[in-house]
Parts: sequence; structure tokens; C-alpha cells
Amino acid sequence: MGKTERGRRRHKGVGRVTLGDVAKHAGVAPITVSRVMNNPDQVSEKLRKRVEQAVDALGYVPNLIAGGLASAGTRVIPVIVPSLSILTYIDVIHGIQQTLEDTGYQLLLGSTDFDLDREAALIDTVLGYSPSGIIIAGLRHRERAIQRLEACQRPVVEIMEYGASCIDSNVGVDNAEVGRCMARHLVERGYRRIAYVGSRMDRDYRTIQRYEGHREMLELAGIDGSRLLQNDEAASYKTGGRLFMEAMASYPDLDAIHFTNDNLAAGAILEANRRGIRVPDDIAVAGYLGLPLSECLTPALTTVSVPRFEMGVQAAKFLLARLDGEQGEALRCDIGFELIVRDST
Amino acid sequence: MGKTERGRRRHKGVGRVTLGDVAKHAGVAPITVSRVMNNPDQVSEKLRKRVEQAVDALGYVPNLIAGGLASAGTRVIPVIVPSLSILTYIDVIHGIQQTLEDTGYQLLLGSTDFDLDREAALIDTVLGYSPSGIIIAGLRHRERAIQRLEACQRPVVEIMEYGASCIDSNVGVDNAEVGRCMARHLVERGYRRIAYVGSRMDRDYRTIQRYEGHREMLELAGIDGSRLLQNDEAASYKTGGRLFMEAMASYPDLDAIHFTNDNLAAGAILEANRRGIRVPDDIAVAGYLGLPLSECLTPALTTVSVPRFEMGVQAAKFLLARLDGEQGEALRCDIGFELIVRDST
DNA sequence: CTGTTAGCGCATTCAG
DNA sequence: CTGAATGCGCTAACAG
Repeated sequence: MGKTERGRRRHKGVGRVTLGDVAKHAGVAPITVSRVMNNPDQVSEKLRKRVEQAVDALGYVPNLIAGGLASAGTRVIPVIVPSLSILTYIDVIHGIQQTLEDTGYQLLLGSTDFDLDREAALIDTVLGYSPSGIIIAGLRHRERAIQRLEACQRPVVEIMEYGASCIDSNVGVDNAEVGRCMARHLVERGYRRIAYVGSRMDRDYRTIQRYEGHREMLELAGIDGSRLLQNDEAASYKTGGRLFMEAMASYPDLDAIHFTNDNLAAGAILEANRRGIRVPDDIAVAGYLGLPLSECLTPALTTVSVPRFEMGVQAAKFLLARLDGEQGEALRCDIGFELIVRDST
Repeated sequence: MGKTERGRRRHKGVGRVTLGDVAKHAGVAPITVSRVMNNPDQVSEKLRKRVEQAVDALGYVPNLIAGGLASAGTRVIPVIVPSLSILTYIDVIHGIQQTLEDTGYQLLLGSTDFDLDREAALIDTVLGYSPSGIIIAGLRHRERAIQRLEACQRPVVEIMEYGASCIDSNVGVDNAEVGRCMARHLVERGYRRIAYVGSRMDRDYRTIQRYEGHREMLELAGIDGSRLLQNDEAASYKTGGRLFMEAMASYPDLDAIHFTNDNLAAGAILEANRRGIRVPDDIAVAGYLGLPLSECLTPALTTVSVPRFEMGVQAAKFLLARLDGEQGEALRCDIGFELIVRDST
């Protein structure tokens, strides 16, 4: 008795077991406990065991916040995407998560709703958690955001879009090339009156990049590439069905529709099924993404498949490489895509 | 000259702008800057402006880690789910995210792969970030996990499953009741030889709860409820198609299949479309979830719809209520479900 | 291999 | 309304 109760407790000691408690219990210095938790091989077998027992006995759980403050960094990786309601980003996040989870990093999720100002604010916030690095969708950001990202001296991986210049590392696809690729396929198949159909294209500029590729390729072939139809709904099957009917009404002579994504294209095929419209005989339908549904439809959907999960994995690997000390040049990867020709064209 | 350069810099000062820097620049005490950032109305107009200018001038971004350590809590909400490849959880996370994002909380994402030991470890980890609260899927956890969750003295919301006893708060559905509801529908429709078909049912015990409800209801009606088929693949459309064919082979006299989820059921209908099998004339198909796809199929899928997004929203609201000081009884909410009868039954 | 000392950047308490 | 002093829990640096 005696020296218990230090008598201040100005802050709420909260009662949680601390490193110090464990150290006392094991009869060692706090730093030794710290080492047992973080660098076990720097401690002798004997002390280690003693400490481990104390940890178990007291049910000690490290305060990562304190550790983070002391060592100027937490094992947190913010992932900033435009939306959580779009499957593409979900698959990428899944890939990131799966790759990072066993390395002890935690994902801090942020969504910008396609708003670059919001993105900039979010970047500030998450940087406040002294993350180990950051993964962010897109190559376009506010100037301020880019400055902060560069100033933070931590690995930054920009994903989704592959392009010439990035802040630090980049994994993505060349959207214009995707657009060209599918347009070329349609032309080769003999289609001549082709429309590009999407929804909310202005929100996601990558959609416009694909459209531009599409248009460029058509015009190269001497075909009108300006047929464009879009609306302001979220990309759902229903929206796809509606846009399908609308497109056929707006351009009665149409022989093919190039949709911005598989959700829309699948919705079109489903609508055609319902109405007895024959695809591709009456009209051909093409998509983009390579969603699982695309191959289960009747007719199966021609699409450009993008390895979304793998993109997440690669992004995480780049991050881990940097954290592992890899210096130098930007790590860059064009994750590629694959034209999958099926029955709908 | 003189007192610049304090001459130690043992830790890497990292160079980031700190509260102190801003305070110096504005000629006030650090605490005043702190107040401007956190409780603006406790500071006079004049000082506040001066401080705000300094903040802008230096590009100060608060170190949330330091703040978290000092105040024993960060504005982080861990969300722990079994999987990120299952749409259900994604929708719920989306609801949580949308509700929390404007309140300044960040989601810390964790996935357990349906492993309760992994879950317990993950809980320890995320608790290390001194989160404001925590949202976790399921009502079943390891004893150790429950203890930690109770000991941390922070709001805990258990989601997905609605049940009698929870740690702190609970939002979910009554799975057994869902199973009963659909089974009742099938019986009322006149089906008598009904199979329950799923995949990986042992991984997610909620699936089994639904099956038990299904079986109970059938037996109440004097019908064999033991027809069960499952495999070990992930729930995809393709798996659904395969299970559909397998079920018809295993139970040749079947007149209806009750699938554990819409992915599988949709896959079955898609497979039927391909093969020219008539649903529901040859065999009826029912699902669970209320995925958007379900209503776009031909025939449209009969399903039980669960408000997944709303479940996330409600979970976040419970959390915010607790953080807002709401004490007392467990906050509980049976989010309910809706039987949607369409053409497939 | 182990311990001592100092301080990460901020918010809390208490005083004016 | 403003400021000074103190410590949140842990780890980096430096001895021994």
C-alpha cells in the first residue's frame, strides 16, 4: 500500500490498461514491453515470455493513437473514391482491402460524391490521421489537394485512370483507348449507325474520355460519332432500359448502341427481353466493365472487361512497395482491359 | 535571432505545421488556436479572425492523432463486416457512410471473412484507434470480443440480424421470420415439393436461420421441409444457374426452389432463359434481398426485400444518438422486410 | 539486450 | 474571454 493512487488524474485515465501497467506487472521498463509488441526479436526469450504473460493477464490492447503520435504515423490507409454505390469502386476497394488486411493496415474510407472540393477537404481530414499512405481515385484534383498530397511525404497511389503524370504512383486504365477499342469492334462488325449512351456523364469525366475515344474511332472510319444520349439518373438496370427505348426513339435508324457501362447495357438487354426486341438483329448492344451479369444474359453481352479487383491489388502492392522503402521513379501500371465479344453484337 | 532552433529535434519534427506554429504566427497561445478550431464561439471575433488568417497562411491541418490522444478519442467509426464481396454489406456500409460523412466521422473498414477469431482480433485492433463507437455485423461474437466491446465504454451497434440481446444497440432483420414468410407464400401458392438452395450456408449462420424458418413453416403445413441443397461456391449468377440444374436433377419432382439470395435466384432464372425452361410453369423460383436485378428479369423474381441501405442509415443514427449523449436502454430496431410477389412464383 | 530520458501535438484543467 | 502548466500513452534516441 502506499504509492498506489498518484493523486492527480487530471485527464480521465479512462481506466484502460496501458503499456506502463504491463511493464509494472512484468517488472520491466515500458520500452521493453513496447519492443515485445513491435520488435519481439530485440528482446530475450525470458523477458519476452514474462511480458507476454503480463499482456495476457491484464488484457492489454495497445493504444495505436499514442503509438501513432510518438512514431509520427499510423497504420492507416485512406482510400478516397467518388462513390460507394458504384460497383467498380467497390471491387477495387475489395482488392485493396484483401491485399492490405494481412499486413496490419486498416482502410479509412472516404467518398467524395464526384466533388473535387469535397475531395480536397477529405484529403485534409484523412491526412490528419498521419496515415502511412493514401489511395485516391482519379488523376485530376484541386491544386491545393495536390500540394498537400505532395507535402505529406507519404506514398500516394492514384487509381482508376492511367495517365501521363501522377503525384507518386498510378494504376488504372486508358479510358480513351477503351472507347476506341469497342468502337472499332462495332465498326468491324459492320454497324454504321451507332449511338453512345450513358448517364451522368458529366459527373465522371472518365466516361467522357471513353466517349471521346469512341467518337474519334468512328470518325476515323468516316462514321458519324456524334450520336450521344444521356440522362441524369444513376446507372441502374432500369435506367438502362429506359435509355435503350429512348435511344431507339431518338435515332430510329440506329443499328448499335455503345453503353458507358454494363449496368446500362444489361438493363437494355433485359428490356429487350421483356419487349421481344431481338438483340443484335434489331439492334446491337455493347457495354463496359465486364460485370458477372454480362455473360449470363441472353444474348450474352459484348463488353470490355476491366480487372477491377486486380487494380486494387496492384494499387496496394505499389503502396506496400513504397512503405517497404522502394524509392525513385513513379510506379506506374496500365492494368489493361479485354474486349470480350459475345452475342449481343 | 536567439531563441530560434531549440537545438534538440530528437524526434523527426517532420516539418508539418503545428498548432504552436499557428499560435506564434498569430501572436496568441496555442490553446486559443485550438479553441478557434474546435469551439469558435469561445473566442472573440478579433482573435478568431487573426488566428484564421494564420491558419490559412501557413496551411495548417490539425493533427487528429495528437488531438485524439489528448482527448482520449478520435472521430473514427470502425465498421466490421464479414465480407466486402457481398452486396448486402456494401449497401449497408453505403448507408452508414452517407449518414456519417457530414458529421465528420470517418469509417474504418474491416472485414472478417466470416471468421469469429479474426473478428475478435480485428476488434482489438480497431479499438486501439480509440474510436468514437463501432458498428459490427452480427449478434454472435467470441466471448473475449464481447468483453472488450463492453469494456471500451463506447457505443456499439450490432447490425444485420435483429435479436433478443445485444451489447448496446441493434438494427437488423429477423432471419427466421424471413424464411417463414417466403415459405408461407410458396405454400399458399400451392407449391408442395419445395427445396431450399444456397451456397456456403455454414459460413453465414444467418442463412441457416432463414432455412430453419423455411423448414419450420413447411412442416407446419405438413410438407417435407428437409429438401436442402448447397455447395461451396461464392454466391454468383453462375453458381445460381448450376445449383438450379443440380436441384432439378437431385429432386426431379420439384415444383419450387427457395434460394438463399437473389444472386442465386437470378442466376437460376437466367439459366432457365438460356435453356428454355419455363418459370414458374416448369418450376417456381424465389429469392431473398430485393436486388435491383430481381425486378428486371423475365419473369420478374419473387423475393423478400430488405432495406439494406436504410439499415445502415439507422445504425449510424443510433450511433450518433449515443454520441449525442443518449443514455439508457438498448436502442433496438427491427428494420423489417417486404415480401414482393412477382411472376417467378 | 535493457533501461533512461524526453517529447510527438494537442486538449484538459485550473487560474486570471 | 485568454493563458500556463501538465500529461494523454507510447516510442525514438541515446546510453549502459
